[in-house]
Amino acid sequence: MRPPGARGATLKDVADRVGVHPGTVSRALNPATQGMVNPDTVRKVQRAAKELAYRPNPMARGLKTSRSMTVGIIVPDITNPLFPPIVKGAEAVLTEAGYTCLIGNTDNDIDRERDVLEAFIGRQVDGLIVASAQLEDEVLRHAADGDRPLVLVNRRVEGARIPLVVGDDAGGMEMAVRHLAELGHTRIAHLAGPQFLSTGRARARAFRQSMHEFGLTVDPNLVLECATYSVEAGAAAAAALFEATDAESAPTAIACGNDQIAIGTCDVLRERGLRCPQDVSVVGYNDMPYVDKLAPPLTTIRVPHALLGAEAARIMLRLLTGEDTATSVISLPVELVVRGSTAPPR
Amino acid sequence: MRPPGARGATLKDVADRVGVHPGTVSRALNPATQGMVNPDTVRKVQRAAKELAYRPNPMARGLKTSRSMTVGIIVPDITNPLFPPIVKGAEAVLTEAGYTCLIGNTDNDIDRERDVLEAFIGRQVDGLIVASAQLEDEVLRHAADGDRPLVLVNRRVEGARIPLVVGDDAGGMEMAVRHLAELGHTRIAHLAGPQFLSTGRARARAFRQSMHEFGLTVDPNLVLECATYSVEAGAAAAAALFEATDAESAPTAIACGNDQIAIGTCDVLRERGLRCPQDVSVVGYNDMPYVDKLAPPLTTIRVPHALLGAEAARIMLRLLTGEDTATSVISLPVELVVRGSTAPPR
DNA sequence: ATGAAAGCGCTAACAG
DNA sequence: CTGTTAGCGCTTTCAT
Repeated sequence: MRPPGARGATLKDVADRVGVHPGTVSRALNPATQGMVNPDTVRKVQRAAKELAYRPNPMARGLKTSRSMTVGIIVPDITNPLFPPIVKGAEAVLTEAGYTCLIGNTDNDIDRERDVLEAFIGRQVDGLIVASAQLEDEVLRHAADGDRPLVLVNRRVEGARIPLVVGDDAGGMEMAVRHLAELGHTRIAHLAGPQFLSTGRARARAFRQSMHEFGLTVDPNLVLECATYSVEAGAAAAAALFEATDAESAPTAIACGNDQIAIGTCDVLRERGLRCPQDVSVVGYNDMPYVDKLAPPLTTIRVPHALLGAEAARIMLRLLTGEDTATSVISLPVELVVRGSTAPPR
Repeated sequence: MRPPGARGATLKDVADRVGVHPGTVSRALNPATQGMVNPDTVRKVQRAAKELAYRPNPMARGLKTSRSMTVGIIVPDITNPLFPPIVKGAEAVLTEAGYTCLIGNTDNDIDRERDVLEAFIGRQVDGLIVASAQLEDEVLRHAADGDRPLVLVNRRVEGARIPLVVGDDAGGMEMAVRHLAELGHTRIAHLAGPQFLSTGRARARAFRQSMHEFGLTVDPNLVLECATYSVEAGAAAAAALFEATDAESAPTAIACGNDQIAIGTCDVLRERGLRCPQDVSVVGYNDMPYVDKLAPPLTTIRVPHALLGAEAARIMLRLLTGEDTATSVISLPVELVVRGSTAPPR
């Protein structure tokens, strides 16, 4: 009789049943070494393994091989609709390859990021996929020096050579500005995301650049940074924007750093008796779920988040198998989705 | 010089540095056994451990103790806004207690549920928190017989004694119906969630019961089941509802099985030229993020999802430490949030 | 082609 | 209070 804590059959159990040595069973069951054992034995071993519902103990294996077959995925906040698709995309390809994923939240706090990172490293994860990077991220810069593969997704770190998968922020913002310019807007505002995040910075830069490109001038009073990527911060910035402008100088269109900021902006518009899109057009960024159900449905830039996650995972896999030595940087195309929140100026 | 795969200092490294036996170091570092070692030695060991940045190898420890200090969390779809708060709530509690979480998606597919479950059990998780349960869930009924703690969250399984944390579905639906009844509605429809899920079933049952309670009759033509908890299925059911009724028998209010169904319903209303809430009131369920931004803002039942996750994790912890032997069933109170999608009938 | 044996890093039972 | 020892389940080198 097994002790109560018994977790299942071991290699030895299988060996006993077939009447061979545990080492042989190990070889027979491992596809890589299966060639060095008698096909007959292999079959018998496989049958016995199935009968006993043998499952290799990953801890024993990991202890021996010093690989855990786990990958840590670190996100700022799984509750932000942006990140679940990234996680899901990454998890799908990693699971397929036999890896299990650990998920950690940092709440955008760099101290918690370090804690999660250390916990995962303590857990012996084989690699790390990080979506919570800040532009100045010593924690990650340091982690990148370790011997453990690190892949960034969605956000980048300044001055570190780390493999990376992002959406094309510059291209996306250019589409947004072009769309507004083509509608005939000239006084276009930008409510930027936090400038300590690469997405916030890249989109803000792209905004200015695109404005020039389309022959429009950037009014400094019409470019504000939001403290966070939230509805509240977006509303606060939008309110400040209208406080600082009069009827003459007020924008007729606003390109927002992300969808939450756009939602906050629409709230403020409503409060102030301005109609969207008739009085002010608004463009979001990300195409979060259900922003097509808002009133008006939000025009936004669609980022293929699940793909981002999947690509990051593929890079991770290549890093893990040593196939890939170069530091890949992948920028995935984004897409303008025109809905009801944008229209020509009056 | 360390081999390239070196993951850090071992117990032996620390022991060598202090000049004691590895066993002593183990005792000195483990709070539970720390009492049996000379305080002086403890201090020296701790210092050495810190200097060498010693981190216990969880695989070695797990191999020995046959506990992995991991808990698997299984959700239908992390991409559904309902589940991230549950995961986050559970993770916070579990992480605090030194556990690490594995997250798995089932896509509401019972075969994938089994796969994930097996993968997690293969991973030697110490316990499982499952949010993807179906009413007839052989996989889980079977898993519950194992020696590994299992806690259900949000959804239950029929006829299995498994610890459980759910929102008060009966109470929530009663609030919804009462709200509509008090507004003066009498022809109230219910677009139910899938009846193979406990939430769908419980809310449908509560709908009928509450209707009787408030002296209203349930028109069988006004109760339809949605194939899934999605916008599309909700829209399909809503369309069917209006196809099957005429101006006389059409509902003036609809209690929906969840928010997605409510969103689909509102879409159909709009298509048919019916205004919400003037012509038809709509109540959702769950209070997903941003449903307060819809037009009209959705009246709904708020379920404390993060709390659900946290409670489930607390039960898990008690099960894991053996403190708790009873099969707890916790039903958490929900709350009616009245917004713009409900009004008196005309 | 297979058996034997060592050892991954840790804990725990037993000695001293 | 501390050292010794055995062994968790597996992989892998070395014999045979």
